[in-house]
Amino acid sequence: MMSNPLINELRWRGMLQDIMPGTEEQLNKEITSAYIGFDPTADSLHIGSLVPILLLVHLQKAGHKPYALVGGATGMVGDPTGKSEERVMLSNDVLEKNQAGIKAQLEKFLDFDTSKPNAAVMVNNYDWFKNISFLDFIKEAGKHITVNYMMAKDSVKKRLESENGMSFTEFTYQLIQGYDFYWLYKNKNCKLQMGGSDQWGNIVTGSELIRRKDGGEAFAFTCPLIKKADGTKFGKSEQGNVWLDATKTTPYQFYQFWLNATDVDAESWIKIFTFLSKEKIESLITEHKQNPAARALQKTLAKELTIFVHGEVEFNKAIETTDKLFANQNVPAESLSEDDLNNMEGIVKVDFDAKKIKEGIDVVSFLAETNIFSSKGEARKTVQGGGVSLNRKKIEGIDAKIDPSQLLHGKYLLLQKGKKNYFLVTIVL
RNA sequence: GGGCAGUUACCAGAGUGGCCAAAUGGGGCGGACUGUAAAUCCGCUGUCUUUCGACUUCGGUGGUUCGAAUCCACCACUGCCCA
Repeated sequence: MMSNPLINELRWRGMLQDIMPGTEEQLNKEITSAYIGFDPTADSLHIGSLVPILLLVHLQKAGHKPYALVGGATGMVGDPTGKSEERVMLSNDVLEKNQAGIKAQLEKFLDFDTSKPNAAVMVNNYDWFKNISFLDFIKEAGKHITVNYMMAKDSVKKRLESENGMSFTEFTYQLIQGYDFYWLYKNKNCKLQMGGSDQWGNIVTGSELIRRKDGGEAFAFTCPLIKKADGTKFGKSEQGNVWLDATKTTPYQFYQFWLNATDVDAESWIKIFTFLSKEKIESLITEHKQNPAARALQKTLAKELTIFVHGEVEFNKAIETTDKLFANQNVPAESLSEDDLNNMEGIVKVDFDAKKIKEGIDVVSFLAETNIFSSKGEARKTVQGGGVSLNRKKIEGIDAKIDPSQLLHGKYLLLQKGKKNYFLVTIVL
């Protein structure tokens, strides 16, 4: 078998799961157009979508032409893959808004400069599906794929066995996605589809459709799904999804997410999520093993990604905040200057009424009223469990009071919920 | 259209008249240890309340009962089988 530099690159990075025979030959033969679909389930991509983005970036770097497909049509249907029940349908308005948001983000990562032969292109499958009638579709696409074939797919099989069943709409999904591939093949000369390994079934249906309908040859490869070593879901932090949008997940929070990777995860993630060379990564791994406490892997991973997604300026701010909060943890909070506190970017900031502080307020009410905790009960329980610190000193009991003497520089309070979640409360008149 | 099964907290899943705010597991959150790891151990996990306790919850609505997640009726939804 012929080997191809792009595929070799992805292989050592652990980004290759399945690959169709002939894919490498195709990539060697010519500048190849390839696509990945993105689901418009939210108005921002989250770090789960980073892997497909990176596949496209690697592809473009290797000289091939990336197509990012936003699933305006498929988003209406809902992919049954990996889900035990049907997903809630999104309204058209929401879909439209989400598509716009995703498009804006993708533009940051790929080169859309049309003067280049391998400029990235964005397409929306709604554009070709909106004018296809149901009858046309079953004639054009449905004719060529048997139900037996579709039912043999794992995603379908699982759902047929589950007690929730599966609607016809969802059953159709693989055919719709398959038709995307066919359409892109026919109209954009797109011969390769990539995706997460859970998409393999859908992807194969597409290349099968191309073969049966047109006698054409189309290729595919997939990337393993990112999992954490402990098997829990990747991409969640304490506050939920980790988004690429800085207004949803601040660069500081984003940086922290990667910095908190476990050793095992950091080792595999740094290969997948950064563009560092094999030699560089291997030396980092060695370095990390010699002195794990320095967390060279996590720091590099977090740095590379924060710069990739948010840029160098935001990365520096994130580092700055991180240093203030974590570098000298035993130093009293009082040693932080007003500038330090005021310029802390990315942590959660809350305003609070000065009058209530003057009067003296009990911690529990304070924590609930600042929305640091969603209820007094929760605040109380966490304080009782020793989980809340004020100005780096653990709050000893629920009868503690907040009063003006505790204010830093007369107007700030630094709260910690747990060890890592900081809140800066600013007192306002 | 017919028959059967089901609907319990974030999820899975026990509970079939009072001892039920509801077992257990997972997840989540917090603590100890540590390196802002891992593993382990501990605590919390309906709302309000310092405690006592109060209040709202087991698909929905009504009913039986001193008392219902548990019994009855109707409705809704879901799955399976038959047509």
